[in-house]
Amino acid sequence: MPEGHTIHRLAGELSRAFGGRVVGVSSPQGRFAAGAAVVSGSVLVRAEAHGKHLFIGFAGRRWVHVHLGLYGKFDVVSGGPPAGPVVGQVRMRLAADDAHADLRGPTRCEVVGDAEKDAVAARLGPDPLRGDDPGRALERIGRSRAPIGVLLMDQAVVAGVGNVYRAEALFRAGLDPARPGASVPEPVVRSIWADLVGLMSQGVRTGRIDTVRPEHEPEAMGRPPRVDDHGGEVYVYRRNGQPCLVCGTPVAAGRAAARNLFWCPNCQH
DNA sequence: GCCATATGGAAAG
DNA sequence: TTTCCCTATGGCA
Repeated sequence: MPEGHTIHRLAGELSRAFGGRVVGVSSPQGRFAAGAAVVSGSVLVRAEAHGKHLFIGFAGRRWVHVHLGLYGKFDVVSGGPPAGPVVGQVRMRLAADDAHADLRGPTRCEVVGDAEKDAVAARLGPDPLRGDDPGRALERIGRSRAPIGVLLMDQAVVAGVGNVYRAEALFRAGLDPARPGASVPEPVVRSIWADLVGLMSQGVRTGRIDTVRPEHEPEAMGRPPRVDDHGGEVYVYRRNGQPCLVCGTPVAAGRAAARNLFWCPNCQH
């Protein structure tokens, strides 16, 4: 599901599966029919990710701009498209001889040109997964009274961080999400950036979010392994009420900027 | 069947 | 700050 690592991973999958090939583009659901017709039958050059935005580049300098939103999915499957009825609401289907990909529930799926693509990228902050310099993010955070937990999720500050990485990076840094950005020493913000680069890069490789250090794995702590319904091992995300993996204090939950927020009130200050 | 929920973001008020 | 959009899923009548 869609934080920046998912989108960067998708860009790689799409580039490998379809890059350099003529691709059929359709909209079984119909809502992207006009856009699909524009690019269908042209060569898919490559796909790029900027934060949580995916751009699928076709010959002729046209891009399909996709944003998965909260529950969009984009499944890339080897083998041509299956015969028979399409299952569910497929906004866009990419099809080649040996691969197909189905997009469902995106918040955005549109054909754009270079200028619109550049405009989207320009309003994003540096992206830990693009090797960007964090300078602009450090400045924004360093002079902001907004909570660090809100700033990390602001795509204009840091691109690609979502609710899971936000919660986990702050836990790993021992920082209370409510701390004003300006109160966090710059070296600490730098270390959070470096941590995000490592965590999110691993997420691209594995396709899941794992943030628990080996010494805190349940097995290492003498507890039974934990079954996690979103597929990764995390310290605090959606573990409210359960004991902190480090100190045992119940994990707290709240809302910040209309999103769920989780933290350990004992470990994070 | 109905309702709540979800790793997001933009628009409306 | 609230509302709305996009889709699938699991819990509960």
